[in-house]
Amino acid sequence: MKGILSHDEADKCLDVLEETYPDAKCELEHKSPFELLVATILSAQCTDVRVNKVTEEMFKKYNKPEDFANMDIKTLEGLVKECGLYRNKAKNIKASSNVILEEFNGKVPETIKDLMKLPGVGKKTANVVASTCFGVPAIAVDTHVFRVSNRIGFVSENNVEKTEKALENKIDRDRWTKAHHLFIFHGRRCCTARSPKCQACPIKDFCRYYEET
DNA sequence: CTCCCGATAT
DNA sequence: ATATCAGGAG
Repeated sequence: MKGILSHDEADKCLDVLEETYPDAKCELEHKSPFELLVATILSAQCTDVRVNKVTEEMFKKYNKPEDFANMDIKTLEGLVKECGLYRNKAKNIKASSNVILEEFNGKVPETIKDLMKLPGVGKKTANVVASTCFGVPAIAVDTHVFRVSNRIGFVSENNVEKTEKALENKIDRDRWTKAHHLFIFHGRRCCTARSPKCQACPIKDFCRYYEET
């Protein structure tokens, strides 16, 4: 039975994940910070495949804050409906577009603090945009990062806030953003929520959950 | 804590 | 049938 990984073991575990997923990166398709912001808002409780399918069509016509700020809300709801939670998401995309135009001179803010001033943007979405678009070191704890990091034993926390802090202490700052993408890739391809592929897992030697199964 | 929520995998 | 999917607000 393994316990919580030490800083050193965590580092070696990330090395293995990096070899396993050399192309780990943001999988939400986007051509600008604003497009990534919209895609990330849409990604709540929805697969990235579905989000990409919706945004590919939508961004052909609408891809700037000006396009969404005054859009008819029913029209926007129709565009994003397939992503689920569509009334909240449409309202937040429109409202955030207005705040960007009125408070941030039409440009997506670059700090986590400012990003969180946008309606519908919490810590996780702010971390994704800041780290992916603006090079701010951050570990966005989404459902995959939470499940994988706690299941393996990188950390042992019962909510996303504590998990983010614990991961920041466990991982060197210059690996934060990469680690975030590695956890997501591993969570999607191997360490899935239901019936994880433990026998084929490249980091089972590090994993306390594997010892239990 | 509950609510928002359609689409897919199991 | 139901768990899950790159969460956030009230």
